Amino acid sequence: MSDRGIGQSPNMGENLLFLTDDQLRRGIEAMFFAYRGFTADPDRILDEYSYGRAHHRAVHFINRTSGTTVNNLLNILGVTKQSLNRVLRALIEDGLVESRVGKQDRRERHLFLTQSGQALEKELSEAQRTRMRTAYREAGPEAVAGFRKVLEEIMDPEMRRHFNVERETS
Amino acid sequence: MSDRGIGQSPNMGENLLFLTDDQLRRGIEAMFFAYRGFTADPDRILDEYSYGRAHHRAVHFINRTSGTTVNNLLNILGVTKQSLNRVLRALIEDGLVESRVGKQDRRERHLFLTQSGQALEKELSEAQRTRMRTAYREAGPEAVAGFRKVLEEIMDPEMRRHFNVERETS
DNA sequence: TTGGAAAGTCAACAAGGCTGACATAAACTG
DNA sequence: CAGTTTATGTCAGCCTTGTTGACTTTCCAA
Repeated sequence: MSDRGIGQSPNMGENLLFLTDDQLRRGIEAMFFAYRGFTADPDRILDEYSYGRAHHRAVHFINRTSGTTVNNLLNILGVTKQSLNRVLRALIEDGLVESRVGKQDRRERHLFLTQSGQALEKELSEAQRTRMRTAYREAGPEAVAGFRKVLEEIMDPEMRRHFNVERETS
Repeated sequence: MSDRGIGQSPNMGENLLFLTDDQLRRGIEAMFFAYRGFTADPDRILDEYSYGRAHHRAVHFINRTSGTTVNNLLNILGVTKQSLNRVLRALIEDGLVESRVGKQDRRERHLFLTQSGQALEKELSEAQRTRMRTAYREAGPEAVAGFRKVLEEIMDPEMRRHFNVERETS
């Protein structure tokens, strides 16, 4: 069907067979199907609490970067403040997230998980980690290294920055 | 913070360091950030046509499995028929998809991309493949093998079935 | 001929994106 | 100090894409 774009020779110096359109299509579909599995377990839990994926993401990153500001979270999540605010308001009202006025800059709000917030985070991340752990174990350490390497290459450079940020506990 | 759940010994017989909670968290975030990059290029193109990701998915799988029935597509995509139908109706009205009554079973509709449908599919998949190709090339064939292996393990078993179905051109 | 499967449709609803406009408080700057 | 900028929050309205439930038409198969 479509041309390969890397020449026709059936066996070039380097073996580039892993770059054929069909291999790429397989990778694309793998991402699609795997992402569904990746979110399936947390989704089931979130349903019980009448929360959605957006809440999960907020809770995850507030846990990872405790004390983060709203603006920082906005950059990580890549949504509008109105969208994030809707989620954050629910989490704060429900007592899962605490918002503290900044000490140096009193315009900023720093976000923390409360005890119940931490409990939910643990429930969600345990479920997700369990699936990942099984997958990692089945695939083995070398596959995992490749997995992470390719995913990092797929990211937008700006996201790669967030990905590689040290876990702050400011 | 959270316990490892696999013991404390800093170096066990097998090296299981790749299964620590922190490594798993890194994998989880890699999936999150990478999926954003993965969809970013097609999303930009879809915007121009006033379509969304749902249309992309339909077009992709109709292209992959030309002549597929609605029911089969429903199983692959994992959405309700009402949800799929909305998308399919738009694509058919816009002349990107053709729906033909089945020959053996006249209740079934078989779905095909028209010429314009194929053109859109190519535009979308070229953009997505370009990113994947770059990522693959940077990461190298071994990393790619690991990438695919882990993704396949993350999938639900039923999705893995769809993933491994041969490309039919019925 | 009758039951059930495949498909399509209508209606209503929810989550979670978005834009635009506006408000407030606090920091910064000339 | 006055004016501007930044961080946050909020209201209103819109869109896409998912959901459930009810109902119809067509048609295969027992």
